[in-house]
Parts: sequence; structure tokens; C-alpha cells
Amino acid sequence: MEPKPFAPIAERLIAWQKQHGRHDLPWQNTTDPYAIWVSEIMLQQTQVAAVITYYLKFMQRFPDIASLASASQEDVLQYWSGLGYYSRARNLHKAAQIIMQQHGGNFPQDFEAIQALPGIGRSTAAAISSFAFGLSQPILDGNVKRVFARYFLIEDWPGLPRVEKTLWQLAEAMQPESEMGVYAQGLMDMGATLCTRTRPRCDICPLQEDCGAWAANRVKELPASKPRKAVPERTVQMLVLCHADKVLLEKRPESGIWGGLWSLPELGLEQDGAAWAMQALSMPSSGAEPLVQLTHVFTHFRLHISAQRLTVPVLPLQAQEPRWQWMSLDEAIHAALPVPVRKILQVLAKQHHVVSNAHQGQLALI
DNA sequence: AATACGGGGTT
DNA sequence: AACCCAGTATT
Repeated sequence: MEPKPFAPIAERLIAWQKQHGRHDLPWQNTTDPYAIWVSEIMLQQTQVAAVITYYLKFMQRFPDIASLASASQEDVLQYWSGLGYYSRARNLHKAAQIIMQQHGGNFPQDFEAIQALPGIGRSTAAAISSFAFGLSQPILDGNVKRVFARYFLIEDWPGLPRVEKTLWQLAEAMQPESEMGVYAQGLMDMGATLCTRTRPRCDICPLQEDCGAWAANRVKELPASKPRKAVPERTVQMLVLCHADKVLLEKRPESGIWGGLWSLPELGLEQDGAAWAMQALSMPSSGAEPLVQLTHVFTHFRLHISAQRLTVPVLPLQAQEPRWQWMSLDEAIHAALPVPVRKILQVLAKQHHVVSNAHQGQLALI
């Protein structure tokens, strides 16, 4: 019988977490499942530093499930604008309404019920479960995958379904008997602060003594990186239709990119803006001028945007569909917009500012 | 099993 | 410029 040479990793991580983990992030030191839930959703594929200010503003505006559930989707998206992965916000909102209707306004405490809420998968359900309720469910996020890929010397890319299955099994097997929340936090904090992708701090790692990658001198190469394909490129034209101090925005469909956000009309590069405005919106326009060109990079493609400004002297008599809306420039910039659209409108606002200053100057001269 | 879904940070 | 990040839902 071989004696166990080292303490279980859960034991070491719990001790490490208590001494060296992070303890004062805005969503820590609470067992309020709502506060924890919001943080976990924001932290999906998004780093702590980027989340903090969004989280504080969001919690101030939507302090509890009821206030979130009763808000408009528009309002919720506005507080998410700039964070990305907008389905997270739509699902959060939808889930709050489900909790009001199906759980009497109380966050469910059953693991399956938690995971059944939209936007909450196995790992997020496990994180909420352990932090808020002390349930024993394994988490498996990017940090855990990296720590395990190194500790267990897993050579293949952790995103492979076969490897992922193994990782979940390991995650289950490593669960402690108690202190679930401290363990889960320790695993993630260790991954985020010591077992980092580059320049990991193996010198002070509580798992170094029996880490497979450390023993094999393979830490730098693991975890294996995702096999990449060339990212496609797309070029579009965006129209900034201006009438007096207002611009025309279009609400995007629920599903697909930038779902539910306000954007600008998109055209192929070959199409003529004025002709399109006349045909699609019965809107005469003139004075087309290039406004700005920019490139927006997504995970899965690169989007080149060429923004054109058009002046609409007279509004058509017929009311437009509700997905079209004239907003003042100031109003538009504060709406729920994707980042590149906000940038385009800021360029316009800057021009507007220069023009109105020149105008004021003229008035002063007269 | 593969793909869609953002934006920001690091190197 | 490549790569990654407290993943989930859809196809």
C-alpha cells in the first residue's frame, strides 16, 4: 500500500485560499444568490477587471430580482452595453422573470432548477450553488481547465469534447467534503493569480510539489491552445441618416449578433445609400459624405465598417415600424449600442460640436 | 461535434 | 497579430 505523499489538492487549495485568495471583490462576502448570480454571468468569458464597474452600476440600478424582472429589456441592455455577449443580459432578464413567476421571487436552491434557468450552464450553476448555498457541485471554467491541464499533464486541447469529459470527471473527483465555496473560489483564484497562462508563479504554488507539468517541465506549453482557422472578413456600409439634430437607429433582432441593441442601417458596400433609404424607408436624402471607417474584431470574424452620413430634409408621412427610431444624438449615444456604432456616433457628435461652435462664433461676430 | 456570440487585455 | 478570458445555447 502506497502512502499518500501529499494532502488532497482541495485541502491545499482551501488553505491557500484562506491565506492568499482574493476576498474583497464587490460580489464576495455575500451569500445573496442574486448578487452572486449577476457576477457569475458577467464573469463568463470576461475578466474581473472589465466586470467591476459594470457590476457596481448594474447592482445599483437593479438591486434585486424583482427590480430586474420588472425593468424593460431596453434598460437592462443599456447597462450591459459594452460588455459583449448580449444574450447574457437577455437571459439574465428572462431568468429574473421566471424566478418571479415560477419560484415566488426566491432564487431556487436546487442545482437542477438553477441550471434550468436561461444563461446558466453546469459550471455557473455550480459556482452559484457553492457560493450561495454550499452545495457540492464541481466548477469547470477556463481557470480550472488550465490548472487541471497542468496538474494532471493533459496534453490535448481542453476544449476537445473527449478531454472536457475527462476534466469534468476530475473536477468531480477533486471535490472536498466541506467548504465548497472556499474551494471553488480557491481553484479559480489560484488559476487567475498564480497558474496564469503566461508567467505562472510555480515558485509559490501550493500544487507545485506534485504538479505533472512542473515535473515534466511542460508548464509553459500547457494547456494546449485551440486549433485556429483563418478568421473571415466582412465589409459593410453603415448609414447615419440625419434629420436636424436627430439620427435614425434600427433595433436589431433578438437573435444573432448585437441582438436587441440599437444599431445603424447596414448595407452592402456596393449599394447606394440614398437609393436604399428611398426604397426601404421612402426617405429622400442628400449630401452623402463619408464619415469614418473602422474595423471591429470579433472572435469569429473581422468587420470593416464604412460609415456614411446622409441628410434627410423631410420626414416621410407614414409612421415607420417601431424598430426604427429617430433619436437625438445625445439620446442615441446613451442608448444600448454596440461599441463600433457608439464610436461612429461619437465622431458625428464631435463634428456637430465643431459646427455648433462655428455657428456660435458667427453669431458672436454678427 | 461544431459554431455563434463581444469586447477587452496581454504578450 | 495571435491568443485568451469565472461559458452557454443553438444547430
